Amino acid sequence: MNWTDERVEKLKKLWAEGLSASQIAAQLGGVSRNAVIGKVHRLCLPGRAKAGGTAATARTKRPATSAPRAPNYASRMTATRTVTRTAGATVMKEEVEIDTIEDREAVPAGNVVVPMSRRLVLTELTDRTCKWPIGDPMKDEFHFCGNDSPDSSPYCTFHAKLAYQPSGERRRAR
DNA sequence: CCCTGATTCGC
DNA sequence: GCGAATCAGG
Repeated sequence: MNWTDERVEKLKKLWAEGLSASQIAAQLGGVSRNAVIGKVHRLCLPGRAKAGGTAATARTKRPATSAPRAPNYASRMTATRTVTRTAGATVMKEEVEIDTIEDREAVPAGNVVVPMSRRLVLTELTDRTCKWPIGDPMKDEFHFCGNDSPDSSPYCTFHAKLAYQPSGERRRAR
């Protein structure tokens, strides 16, 4: 891949937006993050304030003009409720895990019930990022969930519950 | 071990 | 000019 004017412009734009070198490399395609960093230097673009920021940090620095996120219903995907009951003279307390995924049906129409995603594009996915697709594959905004997926699962804990479920069983994921 | 940017240096 | 290898750091 060579640095066409077009690609250089995109590089400048994304770098200015605070994306990390690896993310820019992924979006451009065909180049490594090292290539991106090297190019940034050759272009004499301003470096980052402090070396070694996290991807999350870079994302946080995004302009406040970015679209508001959908409510993070996934954060209450599971919750614990303390249940008190008595057995004979013994008072027992136990933490019961409640699967609130069924709360989807209580969510006002129009709200998308999807966990806060990292909005990764295809080339940004790794072994441990959730590959649940979000959006229309034919549109620019198409991306993947990108949240951490445990144990090399292709999906995060939220989407794993939706995946591989016969449609009739989805209602009771878990 | 994951990630980050910075630097070096052979090509 | 390019970018892999390497370094230093969170």
